[in-house]
Amino acid sequence: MTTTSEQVAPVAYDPHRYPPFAVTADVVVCTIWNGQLAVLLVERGAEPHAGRWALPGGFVGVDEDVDDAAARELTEETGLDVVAAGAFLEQLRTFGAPDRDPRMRVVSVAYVAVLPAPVAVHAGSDAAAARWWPVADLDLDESGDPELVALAFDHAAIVAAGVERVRAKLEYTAIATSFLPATFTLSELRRVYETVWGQQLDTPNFRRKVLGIDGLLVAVSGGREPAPPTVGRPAQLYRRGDAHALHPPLLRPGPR
Amino acid sequence: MTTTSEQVAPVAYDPHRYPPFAVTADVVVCTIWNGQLAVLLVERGAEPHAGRWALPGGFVGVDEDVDDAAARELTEETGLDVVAAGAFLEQLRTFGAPDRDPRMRVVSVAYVAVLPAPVAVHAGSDAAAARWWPVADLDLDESGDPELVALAFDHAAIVAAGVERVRAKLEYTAIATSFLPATFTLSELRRVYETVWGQQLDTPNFRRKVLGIDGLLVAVSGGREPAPPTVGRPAQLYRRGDAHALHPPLLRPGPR
DNA sequence: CTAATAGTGTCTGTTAGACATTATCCT
DNA sequence: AGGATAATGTCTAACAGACACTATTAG
Repeated sequence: MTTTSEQVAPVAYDPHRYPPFAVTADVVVCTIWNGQLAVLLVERGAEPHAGRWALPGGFVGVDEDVDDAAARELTEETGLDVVAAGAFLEQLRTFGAPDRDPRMRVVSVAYVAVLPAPVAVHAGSDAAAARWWPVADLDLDESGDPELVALAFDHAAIVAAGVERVRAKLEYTAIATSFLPATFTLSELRRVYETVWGQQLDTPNFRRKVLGIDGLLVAVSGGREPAPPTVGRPAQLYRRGDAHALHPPLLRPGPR
Repeated sequence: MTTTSEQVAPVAYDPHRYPPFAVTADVVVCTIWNGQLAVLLVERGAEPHAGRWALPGGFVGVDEDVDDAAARELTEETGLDVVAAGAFLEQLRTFGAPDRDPRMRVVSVAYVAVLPAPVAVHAGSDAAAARWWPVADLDLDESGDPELVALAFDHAAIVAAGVERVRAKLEYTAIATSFLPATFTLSELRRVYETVWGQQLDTPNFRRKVLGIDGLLVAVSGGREPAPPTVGRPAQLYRRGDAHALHPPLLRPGPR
């Protein structure tokens, strides 16, 4: 009984004669927090879903590019200049079920971001609080497990899709370096892979593979400022190279 | 005009107080046509961009899931039941630049589809014509080459993204079988890869790899109905197996 | 010295590309 | 037979995982 199957454009293009859609940009912001893969969530202060945790995001402005809206929301929530911080931000997928927001028809364009460190966060205008949540503590498959945190709207599915995207992108892009500061050691890089993938990697083999990827890493001379308290042989520092795509890819150890 | 009054929108959530967005679902429909990778385009009958070729698509209904809208548009344009035909259809990306349509603010959720054969197509309500275009004949990077066909709106970028998605997905999913009928030979499957990737593959090695992928292909007994005119040794027929993801992946020959 | 972390070397089974060879149909 | 296409077999270099070993620091 959908009467809208043939949406013929009228003669005049009065915008208000079209189905009233709202478009939001919501961002799955990832970082490594307390040694765990974590995402930034805000606690909703108003109905619906008041008190539940939701993705940071908001409405896209009338004359605003959707991509720009995502960058703006990320900046508002973290106070971080996305470009300057070398953060990763890309579109994930659009969620457009008609009943995903009980108030009105809202289409959500979801994004994934990766930040180099768990920056200080502050709640936005309509949020009661904001904090990092380890993804392991979230009820992403909506099992209803009371040990896990339930998310608002369909945000569990969005977070799940974002996390899977990041896991996959570690294999064939340089996204892992976005979890780290400008310079880092190979151990730190390996720990990013291990944390996000949730499995141990062989140190020497990781080293051989990652250094064999053309243009991924550049060794930098000198130590870190300030020199961190260290035990054992001091590590070589690297910064990311020009490569965005990884040739060859660094594949997850499979079930052989 | 349609209203959402039964949605009991509170005063604060009057849809018309929000920026008026229109949302469309546009589909990059791929097939192999005359031995070339081709996409379905419709000729625009009205301004703007009258006479130019554009992606099939249309407005999403007020109570319609965006994914459903894409499937509906695909069916309207091809007369094909997406599910029954075993066609592939998935979301590509959302294009949301504020000036991409001069009439009003339109956010386009783009999809990619793969059809098993170049089915007969017919123009929709607001299209002058519809036909398959080899992607090689389209000006996807907007070079302005007069030998190539220029596309309407930002549809060149959408087609380019869709084609690249299909090329990438051949590597790690069973999407290649969506270009073929229910049963097919290994040569036909190899020709899909060669056509989409635009490079020759070694026959024996392709065979070894593709048969080594767990659950991708199932040999079927008997010949084809009706038996096609054939020269040379008759080929074994296969149908697609249960596998959607390819383990191990079938990677494009790289520049070594 | 020992503990701890960083980095190197080596062995082995698997795999990818190249290509020669055999099989089975048609005319 | 001869042409055409399908299917199999083989060789080799590169690569992956496993893991033993060396290097450099702190205390």
